[in-house]
Amino acid sequence: MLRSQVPESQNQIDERTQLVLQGIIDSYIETTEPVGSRTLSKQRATPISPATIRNIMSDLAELGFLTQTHTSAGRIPTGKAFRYYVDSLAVADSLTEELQSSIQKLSAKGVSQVEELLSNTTKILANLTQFACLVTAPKTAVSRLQRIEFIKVSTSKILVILVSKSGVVRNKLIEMAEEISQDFLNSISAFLNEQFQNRSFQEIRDQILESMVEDKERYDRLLAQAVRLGKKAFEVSDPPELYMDGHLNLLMSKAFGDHNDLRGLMSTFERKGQIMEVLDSTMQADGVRIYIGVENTHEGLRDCTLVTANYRNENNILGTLGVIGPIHMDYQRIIPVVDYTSKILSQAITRHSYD
Amino acid sequence: MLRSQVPESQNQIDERTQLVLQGIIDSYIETTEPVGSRTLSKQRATPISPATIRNIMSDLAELGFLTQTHTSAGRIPTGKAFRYYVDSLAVADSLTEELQSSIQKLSAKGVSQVEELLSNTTKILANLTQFACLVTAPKTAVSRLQRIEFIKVSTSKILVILVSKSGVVRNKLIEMAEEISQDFLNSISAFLNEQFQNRSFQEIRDQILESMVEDKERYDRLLAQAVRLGKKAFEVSDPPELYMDGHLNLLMSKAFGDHNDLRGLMSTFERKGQIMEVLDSTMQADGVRIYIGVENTHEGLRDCTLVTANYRNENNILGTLGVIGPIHMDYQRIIPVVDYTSKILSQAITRHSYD
DNA sequence: TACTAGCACTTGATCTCGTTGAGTGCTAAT
DNA sequence: ATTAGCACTCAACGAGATCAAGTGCTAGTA
Repeated sequence: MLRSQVPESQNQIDERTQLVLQGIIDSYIETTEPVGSRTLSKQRATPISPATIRNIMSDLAELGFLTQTHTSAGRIPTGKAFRYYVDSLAVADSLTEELQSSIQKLSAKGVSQVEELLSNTTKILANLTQFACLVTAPKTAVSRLQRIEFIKVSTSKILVILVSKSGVVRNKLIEMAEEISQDFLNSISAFLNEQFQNRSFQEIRDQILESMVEDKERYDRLLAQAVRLGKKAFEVSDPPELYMDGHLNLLMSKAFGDHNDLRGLMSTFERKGQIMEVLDSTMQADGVRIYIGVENTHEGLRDCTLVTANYRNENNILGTLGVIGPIHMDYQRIIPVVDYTSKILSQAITRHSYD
Repeated sequence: MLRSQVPESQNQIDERTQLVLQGIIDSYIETTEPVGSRTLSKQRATPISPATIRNIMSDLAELGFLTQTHTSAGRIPTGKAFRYYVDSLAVADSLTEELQSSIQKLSAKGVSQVEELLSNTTKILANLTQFACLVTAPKTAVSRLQRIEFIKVSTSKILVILVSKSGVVRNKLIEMAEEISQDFLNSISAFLNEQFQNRSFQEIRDQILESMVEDKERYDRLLAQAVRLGKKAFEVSDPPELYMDGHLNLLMSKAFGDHNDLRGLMSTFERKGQIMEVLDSTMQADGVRIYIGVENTHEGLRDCTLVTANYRNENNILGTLGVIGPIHMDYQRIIPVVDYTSKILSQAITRHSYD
């Protein structure tokens, strides 16, 4: 699931150097402090004298894996170092049973609505990771129609109910110039249901437009209205549906030392649209994806790591979930957690869908 | 709308003393710094010598209106002082036109769903005040039924759509042991609509229970199922619906100096249920209510001021909105903003309701 | 040749200790 | 009753002095 080959191509790094780098990163993840040669020398995994370690460190610094805040301070791994670390990581897929059962709680009994499922997922994931956690609602474009229904709520206002196969219910108020009786609305919905059930919303959108052009000749009143209503109902005005939790965790943790760094990050969180874009852009890929620091295309995330994975039903990728945390997060722990959560959510949502 | 009489009973405060107190509070609101006698003496509103001011300050301190962080620092108004200040405030109801039109934007054209209206309200209010802002969704118990509809989404699952007069749409998935045909569901919803339209949800809940007992003799199949379904549909499992925005403003502003103070506050925000309780408990009262520091019943708000007001349609109080900010907020500004917002929201929601 | 021990050097962090300035309380004068 | 004056308090600030952790370099050793 995760690339595990070490790219030995450009950076010739021998085994011991690698060990030192690993040691530095491990220590830094644990303490968030610059790590010095002496400290590392005491570590069991690296029984090498401080002087030698210093030489190695100097090499690593030259290769761009390490920096230091000032000349007489310890070394800090760079984003490049973390990228190397993650790539060469032999992922321990083993989660403790405790973690597993925590994650499974997201579909505890009594949870019947998809919305609740997603909201539970963010809460649990935010809690386990202590980072900010995001889950996108299933993309409507690819969801397939289970039922459409119209309810007349006042003379000119009609409530549209869209139920997708994946269990997402969406309602939307539309306004019509002339009055339409509930009976007629029922005929229309019956027609649309028959016509479009099991088709993806995207298909439906396209086809409604088509039929408007094609079927001009056999234009009866029902069809005409059905097309007009349907068009309004399926119009792309989906709000960016995003479940989010735990962004306060980031503020609380001292992982982000300077609170000014966070100002930008937090205002990013307030623009849900931007976050959606970022998550959507990762959705083509498979498995767990990791974007470290500058690898993030979005400005506001340059000081963070984003870890994402998709969730899906049998047929389609439905959406994405992810966590945002500091660059020096505990990848060994976070990656399997995100991976497992995406799988459990996939299972749960498949079970809840109306197929 | 706001108590304006000065309680001269227990604390005998002459006019000049009052002036000094006013000056201290005004200055403190502006600068958030302890204010000294010298500074105040320079102020145009209080052309009194520092020494005299010191004496007055000493009196005020004894009465519990002022404290100081250390012996040689300036004075800081206490919660009691702010309470006095607010009570004797001649409220300037005048809002700048700019503010007024900002607030009116909450019901900009294109906003047709109540949910959007409420969400806009929190955003605008949070933006204008730069504090945390809360709006509760209309209480379902008092809302009156506009339409109920059942949609069969799979063999055992039925989607219930509840539309209230105030424009709130709620959907809920219920599971039935035996299968019910859509036709039969339609008969049931027709029956329930006829029976219960315009009645409050609370009434409906009560009456459904009643009818179960009363009408045992003329128990036909329709009625039996209608009662069972209706019961499930109206069951009190409303999630605490709360719109919230701008809690990050509090973190950013230096109004709350110590970030540790905020830890408690932020975790309060994460427990939406608690916030709901607080807001609901203020709902009986009328007009703008202000809870300063220790006046808050809820632990987590002891270092804040809560300013709330209701919104309503012609018939009922529907819900509450409010802002949470530092004790030393600019009341002269905040109070009218909250007041006006509640009125505009009331208007907007009345206009959107289906009466 | 590869590693290590030792040493001089760098530098942020911490502590101490005056100095400063805004503020108070009290007393005496108006 | 108000104010001017004065002694006193105390956080904040800055300048050194000291410390500790770390580096780079050189020379010695297996």
